[in-house]
Amino acid sequence: MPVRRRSDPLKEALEKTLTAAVTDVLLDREITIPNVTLEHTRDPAHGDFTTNIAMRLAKGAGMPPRELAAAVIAKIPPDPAVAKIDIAGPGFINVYLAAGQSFAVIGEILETGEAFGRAAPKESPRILVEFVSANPTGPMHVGHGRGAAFGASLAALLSAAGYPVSTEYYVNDAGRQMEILAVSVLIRRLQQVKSETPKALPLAAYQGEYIVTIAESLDTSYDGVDPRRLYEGVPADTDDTKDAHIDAIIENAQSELGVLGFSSLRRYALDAILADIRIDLGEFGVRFDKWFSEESLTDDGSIDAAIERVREHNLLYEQDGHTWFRATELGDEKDRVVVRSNGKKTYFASDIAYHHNKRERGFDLLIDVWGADHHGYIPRVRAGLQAMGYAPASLDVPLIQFVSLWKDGEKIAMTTRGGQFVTLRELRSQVGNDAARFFYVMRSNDQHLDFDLDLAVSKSNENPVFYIQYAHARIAQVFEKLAADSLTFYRSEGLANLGLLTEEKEKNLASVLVRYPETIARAAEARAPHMLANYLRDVATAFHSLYNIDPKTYKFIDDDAPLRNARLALILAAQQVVKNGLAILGVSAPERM
RNA sequence: GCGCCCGUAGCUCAGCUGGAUAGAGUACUGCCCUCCGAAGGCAGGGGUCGCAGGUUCGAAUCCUGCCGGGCGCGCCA
Repeated sequence: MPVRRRSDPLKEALEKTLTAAVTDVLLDREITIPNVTLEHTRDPAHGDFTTNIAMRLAKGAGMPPRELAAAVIAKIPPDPAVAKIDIAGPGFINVYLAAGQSFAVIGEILETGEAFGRAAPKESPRILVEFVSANPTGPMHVGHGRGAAFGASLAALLSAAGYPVSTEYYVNDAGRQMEILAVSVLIRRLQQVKSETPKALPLAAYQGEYIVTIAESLDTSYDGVDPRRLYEGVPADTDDTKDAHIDAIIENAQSELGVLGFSSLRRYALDAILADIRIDLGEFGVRFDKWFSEESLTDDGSIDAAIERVREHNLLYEQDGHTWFRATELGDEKDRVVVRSNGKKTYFASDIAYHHNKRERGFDLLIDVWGADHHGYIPRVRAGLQAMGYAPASLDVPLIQFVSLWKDGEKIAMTTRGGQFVTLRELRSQVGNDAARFFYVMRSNDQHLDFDLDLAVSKSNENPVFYIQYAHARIAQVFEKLAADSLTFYRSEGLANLGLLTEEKEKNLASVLVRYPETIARAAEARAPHMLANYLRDVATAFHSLYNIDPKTYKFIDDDAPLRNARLALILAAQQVVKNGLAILGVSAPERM
């Protein structure tokens, strides 16, 4: 069991000291004094830690910020770990640590290893991240890929931040789309075995090649269907009547195959597509704790139970034969139908039941990762949760904006029309899993993503995945060279001599590494894996820059053993951080490239 | 019409929830291999942070109103 990272004891001690000093200065003022929190500076010229407390309290204290800061600093007892504390700019209090102190993080990284950056486990909130949840009517495409990469990275990030987290894929295996899928497969099958079958597929049917493949794998039990019976009394297939057209075919298919026969065909097609999705996502490094069937909600009475629960809260009414949910009472723009006059429940009814079910399973915070085109759906689902007595804040919905693929400086047209779209599988085979995972999350989720295929496969610093992985590999190569020179790295000697690290670029690298735990925490809170991606680039930059100091004056494998081990400790720590961060993003950390 | 997201360097984007001189990559210009990998590094030029008001010690960040772009507004799933 790896040692868990303890919080930074030096920083905490300094915060306590500062809080005491501020309290001391402002004792007679009638203002509440918050606990002082220190931040790592962005610019090393501003020292190691900084706080804006003097500016925030200046007004209440009736003192100019710089004067207040000076009074606070005067109250701080000397500390051997602190070189100096001064006032800068409009009133920042900057803390400069004593030489060597900023390298203390190296020992911690090497001791905790893979656990470095991981927060102590929290009990709550228990989080369920639901993502992808693409309709099982065809293969995953590049848009789904972004949701998959984002959701998987977010779940890993939340877990690293200490939260108990589960992942789930909601399988929309109920409703008319499954019936359309079934007849699409049936028609393809009949085309394969019966020449009199019409060659044109219904407009509303699924058109992709994968349907043909599934049809080919079908056993012969559906081959007895007479194509003429299938199309008997069916309205013409035009843009206006395509829905009626396919509905009539579905009805005919059901009477030809019987309820059970049709149902097993439907099941077969669904399973084939789901299996494909699982394999695809599995290869992409995306795994789910649970695949939740929408249909199961109908089967086990969950939908009726959820509707009853809403009814008990007096939020249902009947009108025009439909049963409506009073969503407007809870902030939605219009009321929503949950049960149609024909007795069928809407998709929304399933969703209310599903989210109720999630809460019943003990999850306190539900994170649904959705495509941005579904944003209008958020208020009603949230209203649904409220209607069942849950806080609206228990649902958090990060929206994933669209992806455009670029090649040779041009945007690749993507359309689902006619089943022609770029699949996730094609993308992965072109650029590899690592580049795909990284590129998908390197931009903020609410930013449209331009995915540059040429860049993703290029092996240069233009390519951020490559650049980061290369830093990891380069460090591995240093240690291979060390072994080739018949030398050994002695960690304890390295850690004992961190004071020998005097290069500006060494200090710079350490100051980036020390920010890793807070980067994890912040990125998790902001639901923003891209913050981690950007951070890792910073680590790589700091390392590559150090690496490129003129070897005449600077080498990792120095002849002087204490110095050599100190430097090796530093870069080994950097390698560990890169590895830990990449693992969260689902990207490999190769030893050589 | 209403709602959500976006608008920052020529291009693609960060900007840590209100802080210090707005940063990366790319492109452009010029440098650095007798070397642990130059698949890298260093330096330079390049900005009315869409526009106009407001809030305050302080605004790219918060509020209001405009202007652009994307998406969505079913008894579909």
